[in-house]
Amino acid sequence: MRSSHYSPLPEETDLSEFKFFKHLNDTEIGKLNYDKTCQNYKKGSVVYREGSRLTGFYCITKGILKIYKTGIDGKEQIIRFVKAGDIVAFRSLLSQELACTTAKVIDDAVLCHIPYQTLLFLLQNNWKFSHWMIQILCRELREANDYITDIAQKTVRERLAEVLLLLKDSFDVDENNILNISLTREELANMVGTATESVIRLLSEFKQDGLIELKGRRVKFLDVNTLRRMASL
Amino acid sequence: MRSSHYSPLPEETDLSEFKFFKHLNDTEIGKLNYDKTCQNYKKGSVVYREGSRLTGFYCITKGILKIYKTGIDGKEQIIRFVKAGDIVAFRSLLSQELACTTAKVIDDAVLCHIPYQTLLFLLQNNWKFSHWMIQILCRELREANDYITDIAQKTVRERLAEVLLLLKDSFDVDENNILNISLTREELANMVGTATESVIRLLSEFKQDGLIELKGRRVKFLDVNTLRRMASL
DNA sequence: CGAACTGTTGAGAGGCTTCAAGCCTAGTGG
DNA sequence: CCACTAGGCTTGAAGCCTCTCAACAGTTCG
Repeated sequence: MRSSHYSPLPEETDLSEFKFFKHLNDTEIGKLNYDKTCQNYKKGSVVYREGSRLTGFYCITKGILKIYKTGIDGKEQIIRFVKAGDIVAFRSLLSQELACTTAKVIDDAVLCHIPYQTLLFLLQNNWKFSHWMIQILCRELREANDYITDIAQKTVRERLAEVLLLLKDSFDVDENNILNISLTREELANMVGTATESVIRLLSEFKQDGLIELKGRRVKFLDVNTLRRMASL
Repeated sequence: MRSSHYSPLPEETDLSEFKFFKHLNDTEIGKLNYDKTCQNYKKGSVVYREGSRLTGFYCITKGILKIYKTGIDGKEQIIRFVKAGDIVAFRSLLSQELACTTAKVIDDAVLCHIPYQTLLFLLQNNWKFSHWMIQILCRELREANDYITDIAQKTVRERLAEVLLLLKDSFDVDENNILNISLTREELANMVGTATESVIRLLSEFKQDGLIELKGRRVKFLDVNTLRRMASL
């Protein structure tokens, strides 16, 4: 179940709209398109695994992946979810370390692989691009620091509320206020850093308190303000 | 108590040994020295505060600082301790955000301030240097991700053991195996993300188990291997 | 239809926090 | 030089939050 046998459609592999590449000129975008290799990935397939050597980074043009680390006795800690328009694997690539996370597809995806050398060439020859890269890294580092403070000081209840709001920001809601990403209770737990049962109990508390509505994996937001207060944001 | 009135001695402000600057040539090091402003800071003084606008970054040539965020109801979460040879504040500076941490001196220090423009100039004109910068950021990002997994999945006991080992790595021990940094119980707690009383209880457990010896704030390592096992490393 | 996975609920245990009280130590001022 | 004070350190008790284990219902998919 590594990937489908059919190549993605050309319109599914357009990189020019990626914010990440906003400082590249047409020639550079051309080089990118020439060097890229795009592929379909079915739900459940692993794009790269913790400890593996990376040959390039990936641009997501369709679908959703989860990025996680494997902790004590195999329990996975989800670092983040990524979607179309996001970039993955550049961190380990640029520090020339082995991948420290695993990327698994949770919604059928199309990914474009860009070789390390291409990235290095662009960074070296386009100051605006490398400056942008630096800024992105710095911002991610702040987010990581924020998250450390959160997870160290907040209760599980606060963290769950926060994760729900975070997902709302990243994946948005549809016209009925229903979250546009469908996660198992276990995945939520692995993001919050708690037990599945705790997530279940807290979600039904949130429901009883009229903060959310639940239909299977669908989460509908009813009272975002109280949720925000509950997350101590 | 912002700083002493005396200027630091010239030999206390040498930047050429900083690993961070290893890719700069003599001219560039010269520019650095020309642009820098060095100052003594007494224990307890704050170098920059969360939410403030930064005008440059700091090179620590002497002393120790703690870098922390202020979380729920004022509880501080220590992100890391830094010492001579380390650089601080470049993260917020480069992403052009307000400082997201506070830096407080816990051992009399000498710091050199380098203006933002100088950093930007060096990054823009020296690809090796900006590549090195990118690699440093990527490595820190991995460390932050590792720490998130730790803190989310480990017990307080495991985290305390890990923090002790981490301090041992960063600050080393003297000839008697005594840790070269002196922290209050509260500071340890703020690093682990727990209550002061919990740290006290666990430290005396470690002592009873023959892992460490305690004399006030001095921590002596007796059995690093068991400590490592205890930290699940 | 059955197997495997996901979700739910209950009970019990234990880790950690909080509050409260007292001790110790270093530094200050008379 | 000593008493005093403030801040750090320690210990105990109580209680809550969260985890774990276990049993079972519901769902999905071959």
